[in-house]
Amino acid sequence: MVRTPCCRAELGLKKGAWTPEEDQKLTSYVNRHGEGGWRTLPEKAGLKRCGKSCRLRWANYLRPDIKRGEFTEDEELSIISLHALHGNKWAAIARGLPGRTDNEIKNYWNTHIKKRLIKKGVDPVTHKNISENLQDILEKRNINQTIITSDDDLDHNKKMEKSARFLNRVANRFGKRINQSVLSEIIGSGGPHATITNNTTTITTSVTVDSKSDKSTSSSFTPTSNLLMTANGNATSSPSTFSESSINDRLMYWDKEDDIGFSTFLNDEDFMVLEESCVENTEFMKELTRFLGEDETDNVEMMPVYEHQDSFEDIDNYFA
DNA sequence: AAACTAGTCAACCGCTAGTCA
DNA sequence: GTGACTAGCGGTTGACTAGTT
Repeated sequence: MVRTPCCRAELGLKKGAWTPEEDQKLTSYVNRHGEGGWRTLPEKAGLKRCGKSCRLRWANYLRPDIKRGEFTEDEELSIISLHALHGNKWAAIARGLPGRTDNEIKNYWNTHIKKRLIKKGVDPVTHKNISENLQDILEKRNINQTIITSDDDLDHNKKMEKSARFLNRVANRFGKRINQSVLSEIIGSGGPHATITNNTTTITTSVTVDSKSDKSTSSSFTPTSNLLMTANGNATSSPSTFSESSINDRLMYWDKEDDIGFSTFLNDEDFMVLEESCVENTEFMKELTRFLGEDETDNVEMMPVYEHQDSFEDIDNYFA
């Protein structure tokens, strides 16, 4: 079926902000003839707009029952609870708030409520506490680790190494926007907090962040943990800085004795702090979360991390 | 004072579902 | 069953504004 375009520029239809004159024409027409018939309305009302634009203008701005101004606390609470129920079904949410439009609620959600929820540690998608979400993932991961048989270990280690290598690159690529003072706190306050129980070897972790282009307040930071390793795998004499890394650095979060990935380097609490500090770095956080959850999880359609190469080009393609 | 950045929100776009001939 | 059309929805864009450098 060929759809006729709604707004045809070649017909000289106007786009953009509405003028008071246009508003007046639309309002008086709808008041006289009622809503509906949007396709033919513009011509009848003497407007050089497409019907869709007229409907939207009426529904979101000119309708007499529209309530304008700040959202009240009650309205905000209603939006949150309705969002928990309906998700991003803005029209459904709007039906629960007389006088408010779906567009207005959607904008208010994206610019105010979402940020506030994240600040409070609540996931705006699931409405769960972020720590609960993480706990679910970590628990799943721990269960998965316990069911790995010794026959699988070699293969698993290879995958983990590739995963860690990939994540290292990802972290170098995207992690530079992490608030590094927070990361420094985590690393410096006692190093890794491994939760893996299938191996008793001491955990050591290499951490490097390229901070050359970091715009945060700290351009480099000093870890205090003596568990850190240099790029060649030797333990450093702390303190050392994280500002010297390059794309040729070895793994960022990998321990070659215990195939520890990025996630096991942080305990839940620290992970939350890290997550809070870089909530706007969604791609990086998504990748982290994916890495935590996907290894042996069923129903994951995306290509596993360990199947990716570790060049920047491949990483960019992966995120494209 | 000018340039830049970030936040806000009205309007647009692409798509789907429903209706009717 | 098919095609044309309308209404409505959710995601995205871009103009505008306020704040910051």
